[in-house]
Amino acid sequence: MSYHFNDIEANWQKYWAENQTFKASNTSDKPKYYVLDMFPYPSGAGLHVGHPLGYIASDIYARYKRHKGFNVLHPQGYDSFGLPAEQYAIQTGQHPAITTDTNIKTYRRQLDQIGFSFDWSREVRTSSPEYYKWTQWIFIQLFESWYNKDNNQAESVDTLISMFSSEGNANINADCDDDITIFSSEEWNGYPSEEQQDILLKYRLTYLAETEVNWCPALGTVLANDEIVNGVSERGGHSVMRKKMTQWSMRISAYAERLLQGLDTIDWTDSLKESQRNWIGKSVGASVTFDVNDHDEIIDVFTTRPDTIYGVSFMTLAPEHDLVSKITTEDQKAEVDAYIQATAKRSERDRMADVKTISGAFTGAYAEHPFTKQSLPIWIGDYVLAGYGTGAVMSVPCGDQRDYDFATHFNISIPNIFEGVDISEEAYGSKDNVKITNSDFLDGLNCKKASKTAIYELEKLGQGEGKTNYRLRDAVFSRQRYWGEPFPVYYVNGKPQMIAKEYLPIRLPEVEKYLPTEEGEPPLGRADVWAWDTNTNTVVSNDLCHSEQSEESHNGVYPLELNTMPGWAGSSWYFFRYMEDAMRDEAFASEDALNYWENVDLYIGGSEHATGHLLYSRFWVKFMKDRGFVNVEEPFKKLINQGMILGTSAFVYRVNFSTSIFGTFESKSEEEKKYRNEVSKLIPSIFVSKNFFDGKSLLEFSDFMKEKHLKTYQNKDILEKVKSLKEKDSRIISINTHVSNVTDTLASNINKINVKVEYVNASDELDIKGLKQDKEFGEDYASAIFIGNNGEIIESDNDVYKVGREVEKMSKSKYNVVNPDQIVKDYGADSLRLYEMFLGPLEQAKPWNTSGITGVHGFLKKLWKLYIDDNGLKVNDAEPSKEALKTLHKTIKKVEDDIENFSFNTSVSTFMIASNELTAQKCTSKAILEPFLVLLSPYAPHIAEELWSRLGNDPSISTVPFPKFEEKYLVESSKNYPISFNGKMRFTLELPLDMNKDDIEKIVMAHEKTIAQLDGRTPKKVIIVPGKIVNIVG
RNA sequence: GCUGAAGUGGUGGAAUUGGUAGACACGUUGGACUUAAAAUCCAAUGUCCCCUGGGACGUACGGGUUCAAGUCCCGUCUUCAGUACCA
Repeated sequence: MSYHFNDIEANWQKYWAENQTFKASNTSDKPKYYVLDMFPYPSGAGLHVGHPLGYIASDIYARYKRHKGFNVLHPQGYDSFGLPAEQYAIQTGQHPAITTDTNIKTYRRQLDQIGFSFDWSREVRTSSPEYYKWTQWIFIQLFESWYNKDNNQAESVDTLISMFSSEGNANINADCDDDITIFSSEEWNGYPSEEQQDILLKYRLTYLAETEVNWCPALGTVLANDEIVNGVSERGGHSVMRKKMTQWSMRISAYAERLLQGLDTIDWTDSLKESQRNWIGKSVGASVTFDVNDHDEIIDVFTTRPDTIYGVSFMTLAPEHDLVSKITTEDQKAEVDAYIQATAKRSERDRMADVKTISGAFTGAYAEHPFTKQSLPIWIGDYVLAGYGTGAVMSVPCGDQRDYDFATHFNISIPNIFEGVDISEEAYGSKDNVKITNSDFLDGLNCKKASKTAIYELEKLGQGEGKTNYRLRDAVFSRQRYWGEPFPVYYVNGKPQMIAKEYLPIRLPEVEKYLPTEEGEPPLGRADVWAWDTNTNTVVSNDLCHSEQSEESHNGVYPLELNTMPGWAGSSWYFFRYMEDAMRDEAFASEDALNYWENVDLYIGGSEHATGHLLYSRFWVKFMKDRGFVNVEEPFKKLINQGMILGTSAFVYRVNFSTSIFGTFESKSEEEKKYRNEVSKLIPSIFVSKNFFDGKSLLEFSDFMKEKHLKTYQNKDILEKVKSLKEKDSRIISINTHVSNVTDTLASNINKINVKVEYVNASDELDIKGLKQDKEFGEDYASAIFIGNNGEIIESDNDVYKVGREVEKMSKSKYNVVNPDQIVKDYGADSLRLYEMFLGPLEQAKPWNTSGITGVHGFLKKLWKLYIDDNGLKVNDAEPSKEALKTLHKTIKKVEDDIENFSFNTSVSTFMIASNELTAQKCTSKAILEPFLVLLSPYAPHIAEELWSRLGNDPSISTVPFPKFEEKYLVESSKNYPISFNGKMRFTLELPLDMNKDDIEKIVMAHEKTIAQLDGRTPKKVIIVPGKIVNIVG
């Protein structure tokens, strides 16, 4: 009887499903444990071997906890709203719901065949109306809340309204928009309803406001800060620009301090906490007010260095700052306008790529120094960001390098206020070991004291105060997309109104196309039935609603919101929905369920969500706690990031190196050849026709390369590496020092440019996509690629390329994806599970190498043979041997420790060692082999269940108690002592463990090998650590 | 630049408090079985040197502490990830 894993695995998966083995109960005497995976977005490509890594780890932990007597909740679901399904819908006209459904079926099939112990009865899908009803409900709650800074929590807007009408807003300490004016209760009560609504909007935790947003024209939507990576959209890599738009926002900034403090209470990795701390970006300093000369205006700035107030020699405003137009003088107007226009044209990416160029313009206006009353010129410069602080800075060139560079460039004075510090070369940014000078009342103080004193004096003048600033911005919550949660919002005279809870969910309407309308409205603008009838409280046809109708003739029918919610809306609270039946309609989860499960004990997922999902969920949970909807302050107690499984991509290097951007080398010294060779490796090539390249910017070119799945390295990698080479040898490349230079060089001097080509079909590594294998040079070589005048890819047999391998992120676009289906078919789910764990530490990124799976598969086959051979079951009731008991108990201890420490890779090798030992011992004892199956079952549940039942036990093994470790079986009577000389181990000696130091020394010193080692010398010292080591120093 | 993590054989990776570096696998080589292959089993496998048995060197590099350092301390380099005109 051999190991037929396919049949065994299918049988047990069927058994688990039919018997609902892993269904969690909300009532139990056992302690609870909640293990959660970050739920997947069901993409069309299905799972690759990287996806299940975290699921396998959490599954092992969940199964282990069941063996340990916990009531385990281990659910799974789908984050099923999102861009890819919508993009696919735009291209094919297929409804995203259908695509999503198909993809979910694929995911489910793939997940099921790996044997996870998920409780599928609690499955959630963020795109199902039963689910997003509650996402909408939470949105309404946010709208109905404001943040009270006095008691540091969110409260109902009703309390705000009653305070307004009884005492006005003068004493209210709220987190709200900056431009709130003070009003009395009489004034409030006298305001028309619409004005009251406008005021309340400035206090609500989700609010509609015109803000500067990241607009992505290619995607046709706005993006949140965390959806932008390196100045381009995270999805698709499209360019992003700043634009003012009226959008829904979430007042997450109100929670900045609590989000920061909360990090100390949770068990997450330091790096992840650090990312969140950076993202929140707390800085302590002061706000200072400067009067503008000859104007009524003031400039507010934020500074972390109030101690340097006497070092201020000018002011700088962001080009977008409101004041700029008001204070610019006639003479300077032309220059300032030109500068503003120039900066507005630059994309975020350009601005980021080029931080070294100093630019700015003088407004002609002056501000007054609060203490010296000196006139300070007011400049604008794009190194000051409109989005941070107040969009204005007090420039202290002696203390800040950016101010220093700006002052040097525009010839502004650089007063020095640091005692004994030389600032002729650069600014002195440090706060340490320096005293302030030339600063009147601050003279002689250190920076810390000077800061406090300066703030005190500013407060006396009424021109400043201590202030804490956060980098964390309010999160834009509107998306101009179809496939997301609709807002439960309609508009009366342009003022947003919430739809009452009992009419939720507001279902996503049907549209005939998933694109924006011709008028530029979001896709929901195409829906025919998308207006709110306040008489019937239903969604009705748009025909009944005419926005141009007067207030009297609207008939109670109003337009509905056209935006949808962003991807993170649904994922910010889904962990609560799992707490009971996901179809429940009376509440998002019952109070009992919330009280019982509390929050997630163990959360496993990728670190790419550090500043998105993981921050937003924490924000929503804190809000829900404030309003009494849940009773926990943090969603995830412990969090582990699984590392990425990397794929191996193949690419080609150019071998013969004829024409190059480096010009021709006349002499061919070995030295030069070496460098050329090195350079050619750095910049392996494909050839691009000059005609094709002409007129294209580097950016456009790189977009083209991306489209063709070719990777360019010009910008950063190549240039930096080339630069380092240049430093080694000046003959190399006097051409390439700046990006612009390369562009020029490429465009004018040559008709070939060198870039790296990669991506071939990794499923058949040697069948290089688009390339022919070169016969002469063997299979590791391939012919060249040309890119023709029209961007077509042409093969050539003139040049020869070496095929290389590089390990990188697994992705469909890189042709390096390994599908788990094939692995499961060939080796079985248990092999896949063991192998993914065996690859290395969970948190670490590691390359996938399919050939290694034979190792764990071989282990399972050997294990099978330990229990069953051609004659059937080998296991009997024989007394276990001492060695077998030792093997078992040392394995129990190691596996238990490993699981508790999430060190799954080392337990797999422990199983192998145990299995090898038991085989060598010819162990057939049930007393050993039966508990061994329980140890293995979290890792390889199918084979464990099968052998468990073949041993005559009732299924399922999944709730059998974990074997108890007993120290007594490991007690040894002797120790194989390593005998070292000067710390180097020379030989070993078996000695009884209870032997004392003196006896050990006598025996060791008398040993012939010791005498040989010492060669007549007398040792200076003999170190003996009983039970550990003997070291002879001589 | 800043923050975080990490550098160990041909490869993935082990090594509990400082105590026998390289567990467990992959790969490679040799052998057994076989007409042959697959599968399976056995042996060897850090590098170098005399090759019976040993010896020297070895955990990115340079120092230090210690009887003893992959592990602790100081400095340097490299890689990966995140982040960045954040005032």
